[in-house]
Amino acid sequence: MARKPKQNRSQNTVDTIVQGAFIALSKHGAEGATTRQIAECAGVGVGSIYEYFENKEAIFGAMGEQFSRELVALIQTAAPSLVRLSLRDAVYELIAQTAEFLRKDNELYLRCARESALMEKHVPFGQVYRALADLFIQHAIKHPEILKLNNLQTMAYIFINSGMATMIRYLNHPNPGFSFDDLAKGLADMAGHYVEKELSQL
Amino acid sequence: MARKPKQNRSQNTVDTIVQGAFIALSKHGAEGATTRQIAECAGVGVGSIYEYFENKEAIFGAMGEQFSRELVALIQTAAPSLVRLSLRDAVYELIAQTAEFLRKDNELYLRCARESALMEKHVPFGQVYRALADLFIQHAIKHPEILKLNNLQTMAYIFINSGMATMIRYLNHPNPGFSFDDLAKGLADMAGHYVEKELSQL
DNA sequence: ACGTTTGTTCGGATTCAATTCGGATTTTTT
DNA sequence: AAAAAATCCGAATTGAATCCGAACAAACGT
Repeated sequence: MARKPKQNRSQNTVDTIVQGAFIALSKHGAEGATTRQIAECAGVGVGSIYEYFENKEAIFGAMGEQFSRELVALIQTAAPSLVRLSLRDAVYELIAQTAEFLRKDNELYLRCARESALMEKHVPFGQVYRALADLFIQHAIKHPEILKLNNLQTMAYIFINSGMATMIRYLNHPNPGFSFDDLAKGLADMAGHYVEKELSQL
Repeated sequence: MARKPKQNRSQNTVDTIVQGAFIALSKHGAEGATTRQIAECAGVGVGSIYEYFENKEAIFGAMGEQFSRELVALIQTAAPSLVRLSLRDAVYELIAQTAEFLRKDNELYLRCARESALMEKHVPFGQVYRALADLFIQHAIKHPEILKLNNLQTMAYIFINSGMATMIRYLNHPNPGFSFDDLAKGLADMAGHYVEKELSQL
């Protein structure tokens, strides 16, 4: 009945279960994500799951939290060096690093993201968007000319959403017509050109 | 066991079930989309569902098909007039019409799209992207300067994905900082500026 | 018009995964 | 080391998805 873990070993069990859920999902797809499979991958009994999770949804929630937390950490770690680059280069670099993140651990996260029906709902993307928005602002402070744009908020929203969504979609269903790197360059150019064009018109 | 409907009334039942599924999903959310709820909303017995659908997934598949079909039809209908506009205006107009489409029938489709966990997986977006890619090409034929872009395919992919994803996200979680119309203008400008800037560099 | 065959509908019976429960086992406390 | 608390577990329960065979309706041959 969803107690709070008090001892070390139980906190460890919680982590084990979440990790097991990632593995079960990436290995056996959505069908493989039954409570029994998850318990098996985690090496615990089914009952143990319900000691710490209200229900199966809650496990996906915890997975989403972990994913989001790590992605935010990635962004915040990269921020200090990104803000020194041009907008175009910063976007390109950020996309490259995010792709690497999604592919680590034998594409664990990417495989799970592929079951987007299960994951997307549970990832608190809001936190990620907030981290990206912060990064955008920090970047703008170092490049004050960008602050002259009059619809900054809208365009930040568009850049961030476009980048995330397009990247995830490509990684899930690669388009043979062009490479991921082409895509990253295209997104970087799109943001870069927009800003340059808009500024030149002021 | 998923037979093919031979008589008129049974084809009618199929349509009724799909329509019922849309209603059940939009009315009662993901939890309300049980086979019994769907059957009730459709006004048929539960068993009837399995005469024409392999399983519940298949219903969602049919919903996705219908959604995709209508959206493609919308695009193709709008195409002749869109190709005569500038790229910027065409993007803006297309987004406006798509939003209207999503909102018709008391937001039936939008409500369902909100349960994206269920829908997204089953909408054959490939068909929509193909229709949009066609539109893009037709537009380019009328505006041949665009054909000079060297990474046309990549940029079309980016424009299309960015637009769709950003629009759906905004409609689902409107951002109070700016209006939908601001968003549409932003997306239109993004595509427009990119093309102008890129062309001016050649 | 009527019996036969084929198509359709239905809701109770079955199956299978999620969740519960009560006791076994391990750790902490006294 | 005994008692208490925390943790772990898997057999039993529950409820939704799916199956199935009887009942009903349409089409068809005579």
